[in-house]
Amino acid sequence: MTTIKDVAKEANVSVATVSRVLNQSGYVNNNTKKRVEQAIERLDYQPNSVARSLFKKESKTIGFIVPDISNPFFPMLVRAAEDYLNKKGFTIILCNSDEEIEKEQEYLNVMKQKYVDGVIAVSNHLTKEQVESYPMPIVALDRPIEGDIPSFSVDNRAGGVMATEYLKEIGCRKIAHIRGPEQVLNATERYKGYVDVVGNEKWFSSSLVVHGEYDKKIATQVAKKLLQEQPDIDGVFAGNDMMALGVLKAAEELELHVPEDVAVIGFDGIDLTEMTSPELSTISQPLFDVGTKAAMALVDMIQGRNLSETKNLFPLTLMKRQSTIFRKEV
Amino acid sequence: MTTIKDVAKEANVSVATVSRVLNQSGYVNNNTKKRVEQAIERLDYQPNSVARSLFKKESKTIGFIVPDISNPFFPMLVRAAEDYLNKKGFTIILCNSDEEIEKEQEYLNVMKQKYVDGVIAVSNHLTKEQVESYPMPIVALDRPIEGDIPSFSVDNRAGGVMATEYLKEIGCRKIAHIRGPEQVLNATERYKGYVDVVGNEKWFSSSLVVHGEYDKKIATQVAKKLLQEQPDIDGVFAGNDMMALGVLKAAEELELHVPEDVAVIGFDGIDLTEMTSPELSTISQPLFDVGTKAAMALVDMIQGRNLSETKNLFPLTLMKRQSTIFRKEV
DNA sequence: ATGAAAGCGCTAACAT
DNA sequence: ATGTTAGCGCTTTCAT
Repeated sequence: MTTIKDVAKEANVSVATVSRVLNQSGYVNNNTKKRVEQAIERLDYQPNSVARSLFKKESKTIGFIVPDISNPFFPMLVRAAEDYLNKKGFTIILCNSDEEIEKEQEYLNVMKQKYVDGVIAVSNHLTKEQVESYPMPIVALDRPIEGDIPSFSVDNRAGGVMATEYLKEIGCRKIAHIRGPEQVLNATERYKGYVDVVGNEKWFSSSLVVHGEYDKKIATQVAKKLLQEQPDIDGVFAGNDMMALGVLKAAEELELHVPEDVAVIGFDGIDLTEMTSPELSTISQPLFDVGTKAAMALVDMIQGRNLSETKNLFPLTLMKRQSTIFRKEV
Repeated sequence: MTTIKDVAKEANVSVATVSRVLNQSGYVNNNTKKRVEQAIERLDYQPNSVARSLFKKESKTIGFIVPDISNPFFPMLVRAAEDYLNKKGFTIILCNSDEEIEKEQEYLNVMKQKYVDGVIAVSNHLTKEQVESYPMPIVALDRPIEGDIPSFSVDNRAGGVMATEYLKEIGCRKIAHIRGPEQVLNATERYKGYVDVVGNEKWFSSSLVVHGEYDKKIATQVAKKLLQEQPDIDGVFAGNDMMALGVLKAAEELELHVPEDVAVIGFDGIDLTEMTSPELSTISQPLFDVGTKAAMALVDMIQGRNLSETKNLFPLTLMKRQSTIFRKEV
């Protein structure tokens, strides 16, 4: 591999001069500049980023921690961020945490040693203290962190309200909720939104809320049980789209028609929701936008700019699709 | 950040000694070793990987080039590789190429400068020469590269045969094929497998093959047109699962029943295929295994070991699901 | 068994 | 406008 020294020799200048033209810093005569550029060309020289990182204490890479990239909710977020970051000259390190606190810590540690310039994290465990003591900026995605750590997410409670109200609106008279994991804040918020709307209904009962763990298979099981035990349930708000798919499957197995017998709505708006039959109604997050904005903010922080907002809430959209849309006409 | 120097001072030894205990290399007295370890503990010292990389010309990171992580085919591959690599102390840089040759080159370049230790690539453009002249080992995923570049994929042609024969077996008498992009080798192989089986049928005609570009929307359109123009088509082999979903949608829009009116089978076996209704029959690839094995091989190469195989073909499994399974009884 | 010192490739004072 | 040099934090000869 050719180094800056080789180029200097080839162009008959010092390494400092080469570095200057490389970084467009300081003065350098136009002719020498040309000589250097030609030398670079001839030798096909490419600066060594590791050496540069060592000196500058930055690496032009950022870390992205997700629970599991094979969960359909995350790829779009990552893709969006990568798109922007790549344009800005950054490369991204992908970390799958499985929501395990130890893995997250380990990744953060390793990345610190690699001089990552910042990290984007989807995590429930990250604390204010931890983020603040981390040498590089961190922004939170999907799940906000206490304090004024920048975060990019949606108003999950409002989304829960939106979904549940919609079910009421289309005529559902007994609405169940398949909620996400206890430890996941947004799951609890969505649940709260549901309760906000139906908590005072005469038919409401805590038996209408079951745990689906954001998992399709589990949701299928619990939904099946629920729909069997309470056949008068005519609407289900699932805490995320995967679980909504589980409900669809449960309904199918029970030979219930969606939406005629039971209307189903999910949350997140992943691509999958358009691919099922019936297509799934959902509270849609602008995932690409969320990912992009988080990346933009992180770059701003890296470059020392101040953020105008720390808590960024993105708009939710009610997508009325087949799993609810015909309900009105029943 | 505390450095090796700080530790040396704290332990009253030279940096060389600290380095020795860090790397468990060379001789070091048991007592001094203990002193150093205590100093490391006290100062909470963590070696700087960038400095180490500069010297060792390795970074403990590997690059992973995929066309688009938001395409459901890829996350599992990446996840599998990351799992293994993380265990081995590597971190992964994710690159979205969009199948664009320029982006691939750019990523390879950037990663070279970052001293990545190797790369896993899903690419149609990579040539033998390019891979051989690259300073770090590269393995190919999903799409083999000419020469003896290690690759990890499936026998797509055999899979095409398998899918098509299965459709014949269950009684389909006019089978169409929605093929993937012309430039993608595996798409052509799958197409060939289809022709192998039905090319000599009296009903066969090139009009039964249409281009779906591995895209659900496009597949929906072309499938709809095809099924309208040739209503006697009673079986469709889609070149991948996304397009098979498109076919499902097309059938629905035409009010055709799957599998009664037309049987549908896909290819790849992504998770999505179990979530649709009807569930989608498919030729399933062992994606997790493919990703893992590719990562294992890459690590072997990085560590200078010889691979026993360069062309690794993984077994395909015919998944009989609702989109074909009842066909027999018709 | 331990230390001194060179060097990985680059950047940024500081000189000239 | 250009060159000299120290130093980023580490590893590894080479001495001792």
